[in-house]
Amino acid sequence: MTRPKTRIQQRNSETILEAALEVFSQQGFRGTTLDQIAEVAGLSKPNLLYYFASKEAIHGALLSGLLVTWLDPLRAMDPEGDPVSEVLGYVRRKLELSRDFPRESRLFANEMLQGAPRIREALEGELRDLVQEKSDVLRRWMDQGRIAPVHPVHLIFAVWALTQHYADFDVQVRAVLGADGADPFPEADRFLEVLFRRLLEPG
Amino acid sequence: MTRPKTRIQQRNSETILEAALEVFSQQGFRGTTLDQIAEVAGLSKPNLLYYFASKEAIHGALLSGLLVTWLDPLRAMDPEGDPVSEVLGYVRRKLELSRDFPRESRLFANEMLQGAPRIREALEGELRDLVQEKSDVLRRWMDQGRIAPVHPVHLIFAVWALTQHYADFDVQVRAVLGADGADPFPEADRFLEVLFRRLLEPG
DNA sequence: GGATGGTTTGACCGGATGGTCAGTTCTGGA
DNA sequence: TCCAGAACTGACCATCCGGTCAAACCATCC
Repeated sequence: MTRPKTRIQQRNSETILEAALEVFSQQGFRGTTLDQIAEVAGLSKPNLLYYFASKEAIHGALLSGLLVTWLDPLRAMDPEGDPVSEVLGYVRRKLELSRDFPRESRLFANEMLQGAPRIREALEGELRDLVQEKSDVLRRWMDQGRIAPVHPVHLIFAVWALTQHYADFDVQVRAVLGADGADPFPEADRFLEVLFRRLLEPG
Repeated sequence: MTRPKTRIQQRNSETILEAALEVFSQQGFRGTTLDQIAEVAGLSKPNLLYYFASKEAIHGALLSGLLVTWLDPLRAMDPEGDPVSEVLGYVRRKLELSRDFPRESRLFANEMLQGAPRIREALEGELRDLVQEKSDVLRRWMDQGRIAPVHPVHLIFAVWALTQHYADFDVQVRAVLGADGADPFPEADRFLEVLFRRLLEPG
């Protein structure tokens, strides 16, 4: 966990993490081999282990910090802002994460499918707390009649599910849309805005 | 792919598939070992391979047929029925699948995360065709003003995303809801009904 | 140029893994 | 009861895997 000192360490650590993200996000922890990572990184296996103590350490380095990045858009939802705009902004930012960091999303999904053995604590602590805090904000907005009433926690689940789907199930999305619609994200953005507007706009 | 003949074959094949589903759905294909499956099944590893030619064959047996089961609720959406009820019925049936067959959902999710190497053809054929057919139905309903206009394919994606989330991200859902809310599904059911009603009910 | 310390690697190890096989045990029908 | 075929198993094999290590390489500063 010590910071990289030299330029070479900096560069190679990044190369390794980049390669590891590629493989872990597709094959999961157990399905990934150090040889695969080494090949993608263009480094030898012993060299990988010169920079990271173990396979577990590489995986851990990727996971730690991911949750923070992942929750930033939710954290940015402003209790003082306009309710509908705030939620729509959250949805848009989350969708941008799916578009720009699909591998990170899949890494996270893999961890979930395995029962989150390595981040369960964070889920029950950090994540739970933030969701509670923000769902209180949502509830207040509902009580004030500024957005339509709905279960606030499940509303947040809906944002997660709808946005992450475009990263995690990318193959399926593209297979269904066919070759014609190259990039699903612009349309997804429009669709999600309509969905959450109709769900939340009062009256 | 031959049908089991004797009672013992029937029973043991089922035991193996049941055990394999348990492990594959959590660890993915590469992350799963025959020894793990054998232990869960209570059978010896060579005995597994007496019933299935290979690890690949077990996995294949699970996947084939899964897509069919998975699409049944969509197939059942009746073009002659009441539009809103039909979509809501689809959502409810899909959510029931997530509740009753979460491991199948996770097996499918694992395959998606890996880029669907084993079912890509089915996605681009069978699945794509069905979605096209049903989105035509949805479009017709929208043209007739019987449901509010929205991109029909992304509407179907939304159903998938919102329902599968409760199976695939079960750990997260339960971690956030905490020990108090034992079963998330009743509330999820209510939430999704509200969501799709507001999204689709015209005027 | 030589010394120093960071960087890289081929060779190797012990254990896991998918799969095989010869042989044993069990089962059901005549 | 006996037997043919089904069901099962211990022992084994080749390969893969995470990780180690001694030695080699290389960049930098004196």
